[in-house]
Amino acid sequence: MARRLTQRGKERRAQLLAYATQRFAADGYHPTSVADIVDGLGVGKGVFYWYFDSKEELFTEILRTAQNDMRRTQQRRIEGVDDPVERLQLGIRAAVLWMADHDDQRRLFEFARTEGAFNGAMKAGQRVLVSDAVAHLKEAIVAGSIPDRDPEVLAHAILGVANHLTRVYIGSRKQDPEEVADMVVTFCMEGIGAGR
Amino acid sequence: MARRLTQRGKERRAQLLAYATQRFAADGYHPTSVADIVDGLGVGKGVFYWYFDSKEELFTEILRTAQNDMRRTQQRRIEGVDDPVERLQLGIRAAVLWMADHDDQRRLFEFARTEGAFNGAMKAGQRVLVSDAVAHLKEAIVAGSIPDRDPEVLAHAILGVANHLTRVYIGSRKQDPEEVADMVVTFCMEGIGAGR
DNA sequence: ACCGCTCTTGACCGCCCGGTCAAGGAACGT
DNA sequence: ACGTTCCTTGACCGGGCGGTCAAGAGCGGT
Repeated sequence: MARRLTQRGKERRAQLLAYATQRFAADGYHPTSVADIVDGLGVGKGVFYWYFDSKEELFTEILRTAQNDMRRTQQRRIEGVDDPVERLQLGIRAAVLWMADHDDQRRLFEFARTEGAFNGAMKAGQRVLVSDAVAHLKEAIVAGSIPDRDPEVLAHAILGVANHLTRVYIGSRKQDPEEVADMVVTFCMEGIGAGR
Repeated sequence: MARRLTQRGKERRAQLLAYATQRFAADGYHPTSVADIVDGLGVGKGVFYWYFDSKEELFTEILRTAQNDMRRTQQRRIEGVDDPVERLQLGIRAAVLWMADHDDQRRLFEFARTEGAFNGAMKAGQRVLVSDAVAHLKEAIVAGSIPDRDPEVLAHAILGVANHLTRVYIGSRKQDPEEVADMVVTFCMEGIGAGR
């Protein structure tokens, strides 16, 4: 869209993003209409189309922002740590904790993976996560901390465990995120053969 | 619906189920209209509503059938095997292989989890899978084959690995299902602490 | 030949969807 | 005070949606 926005404008835009995220997560992307969003906010329809070209653009914007935020959080948590296995653990914990704090976005990711129009962006985002993890795994293999297995497979397996356990134990039951992170780390460390 | 169907009727119904499954998997549930389905089959719209009450009912029927089919396949592959760890491995392999053979259904499962209207049925189906796995895990723990950890967590972790690796390596890349099953089993056996 | 049930047609219905736009209000620099 | 740009309104549009139904075709039993 690329419009020049005043402070007020930026706030409106953020408000639309936040409310739409919530509604999409609660009711689904397709079942939530643009009218639902603007009515829920008590504004006219034109407001929506002042800030976004389309419903689809809004959604991809939500996804983009969330992906960046998660990655940044993860990177920040890892920086300065030398041991690759420790970096892996911290990265896993950071991801689980981020998802716990952003359950709406987590659900949106799940949906986005199922729809052709958004799947591409999701795959790209995932590729980044995987390649981060792969780097740590390769280092750990070279250092002899873990057995030599295909690091990409291991990375994907870790992602599967993290996503699934988070969905079940945080998304559905309201279990303590730290404990869930422990579960994920424990299983994955064994899975990659880091158990000594 | 519960209608008395002739042989011809049963075939039509099956045809609708099969074609709708394909279209839903390819384009998504919401983007695929009832008109798309009947037009693609070259029949009138009334045909659809002769066999199903609604689009939603058709979809839940697809899910129901697929869940049952998967579970049966898994159970058949396991029966008669005594060792719980072996049963677990066979169950995992059967699940991965079934998903490889039913990629459309697998995708529909993923979508169904993201939409409130279908999430209930998905949770129920998953609970069955988990409780099967939990039974084997408990047995293995009692027998001392694996360390004593929360079997439900382990079961969910296994499910996460199986679903995710299947999606990536079979759904996207068209890798050999047997090899993917190996990956899943290897990671999960380590993850639960078997094989030492 | 006829009946009765199963199955099919496709025009039609009301609704709501995403998106547009002319008009006007609010904020601000000058 | 004025002009300009930013923002908001909400009626409106064309079209597609899920779903209905009167009419009739196909077909097996008698």
